[in-house]
Amino acid sequence: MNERKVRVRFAPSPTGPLHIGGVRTALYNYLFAKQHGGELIFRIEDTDSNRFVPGAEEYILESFRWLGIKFDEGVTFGGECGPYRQSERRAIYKKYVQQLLDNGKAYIAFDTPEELEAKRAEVENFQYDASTRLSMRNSLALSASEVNELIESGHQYVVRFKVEPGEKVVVNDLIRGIVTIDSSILDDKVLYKSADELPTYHLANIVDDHLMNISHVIRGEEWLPSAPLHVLLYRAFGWESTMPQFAHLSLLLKPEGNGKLSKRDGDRLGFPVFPLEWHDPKSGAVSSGFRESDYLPEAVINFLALLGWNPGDDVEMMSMNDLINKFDLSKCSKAGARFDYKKMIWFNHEYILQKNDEEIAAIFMPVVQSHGVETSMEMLTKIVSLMKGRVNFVHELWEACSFYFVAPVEYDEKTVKKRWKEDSAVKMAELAALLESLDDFSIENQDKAVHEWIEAKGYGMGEIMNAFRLALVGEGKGPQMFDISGLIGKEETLARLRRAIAVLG
RNA sequence: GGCGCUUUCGUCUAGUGGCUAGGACACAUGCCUCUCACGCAUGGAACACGGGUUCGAUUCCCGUAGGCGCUACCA
Repeated sequence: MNERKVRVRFAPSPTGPLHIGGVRTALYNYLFAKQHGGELIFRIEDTDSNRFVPGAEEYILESFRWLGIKFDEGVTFGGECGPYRQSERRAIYKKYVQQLLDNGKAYIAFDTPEELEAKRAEVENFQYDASTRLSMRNSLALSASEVNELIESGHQYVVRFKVEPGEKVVVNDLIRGIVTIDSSILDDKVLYKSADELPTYHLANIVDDHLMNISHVIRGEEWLPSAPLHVLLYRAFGWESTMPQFAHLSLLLKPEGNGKLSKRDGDRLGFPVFPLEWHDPKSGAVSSGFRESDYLPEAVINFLALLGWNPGDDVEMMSMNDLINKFDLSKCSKAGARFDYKKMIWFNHEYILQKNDEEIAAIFMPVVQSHGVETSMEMLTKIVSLMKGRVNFVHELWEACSFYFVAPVEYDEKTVKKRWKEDSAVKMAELAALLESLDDFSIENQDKAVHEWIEAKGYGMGEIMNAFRLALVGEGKGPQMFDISGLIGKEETLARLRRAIAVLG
């Protein structure tokens, strides 16, 4: 059993954008597969034709491409166990449903959704199970000829799993240990619908995981209550000896308040809950994505990996390879984790710091261009090296350093009041004359010359530099002064100095 | 309601039958300094509660409470 080749799957429904919790589930599957030299399969669970959303599948695939989670097999990746889209596997499910029917493990039921609804309204806590099934319209309660008649006259039906009551069903979960439930609380789940000739999740899931040789099912905690049902299904098919091992992950919770993380939390608190921006084809509504919000994929991965799992040491910055090496299902936490978006922002900051200046400059270049500024990569890289530590997102770099490209039009009132004294104009004129006289405008030389001048004149360092800063930047921010003047050059520096003298007097 | 899962600083978490209960984010203060940041340093901050078991429980057991999930011809 332990010798089994690791094969895991991520199997979303194409019903909309991929939720960030789903991303984490996929990530854990990926880490687990890679660590064990196994395979990750991408399956599409589109058995509910009503909920199908065009574009969702492509969106999901694009999300993983951006995040660097790679699949070995599945929809668009190929493989031996295809097709990997459940809507294309009708014939397969049909065959296995028939097997269950033939073995008496399942039965046909004709109760319409309306009838069931009426029943639920009538009987409190009605459940379709061993205690009620004989009073319903199904192949257990009706005669064989009645059943045939109904089918032949075109009545739609479903196939239900016949759950035997009074049995203790045990699930050995890799994260939670032994979980036991009494089969009496399970209802006779619908496995198959004649209307669209498609199975429901439960049947398709078991058949596919079996046929695709899945060794471990790593999924969200919302599936834990139906895990015993799945065990029973494996048993009914006679597949218990190759049944995958289960691991149910805790859920992602709202940053504050009660409940699990939702799209609304993101809107309210200002962070995305989807990997990529999503344009809803029906409503036209746009939901923000991590990619478009300027998060680095490495930061998203690192943050998500640590939300519900911890290697047990104090190291927090981990690359995908580090994660693959360290990941351990048994160290996954059992309780839900609140989505701490402030920490994710910190991760983004750290990854900006970690990446080299050229990489950040390349990401920043389009932002600069969008402001109508043309500059060289060389110049931008220098600026980035001075400024990148100050921001959490690359786009914030523009706000932090636009003065390198655009001369101040106005001078910040408060800064003027504080930094521009009566004699500032005179001193700045002296400074301008000094700088103009320099043949060598290098940062080092300016620094040397200006310091000597300040000392010789007995001026204060602060009064000169702050006024100088106001002239070049327009407000009181930015790196060391000569890192500004040196980069914008002599001509521009003098022009800004003279304009400030003229305007501020 | 029923069933299941779960509970360490505000948040993510480490950890142990005896520890000053560790780290990170956030927060506060200080340092650095030509400004604003970054950075660095320091600080406050937790074992849900009640019973057991034990010489001793945050750790093991039981219960209570809170939280989360499921309870569809959705996944």
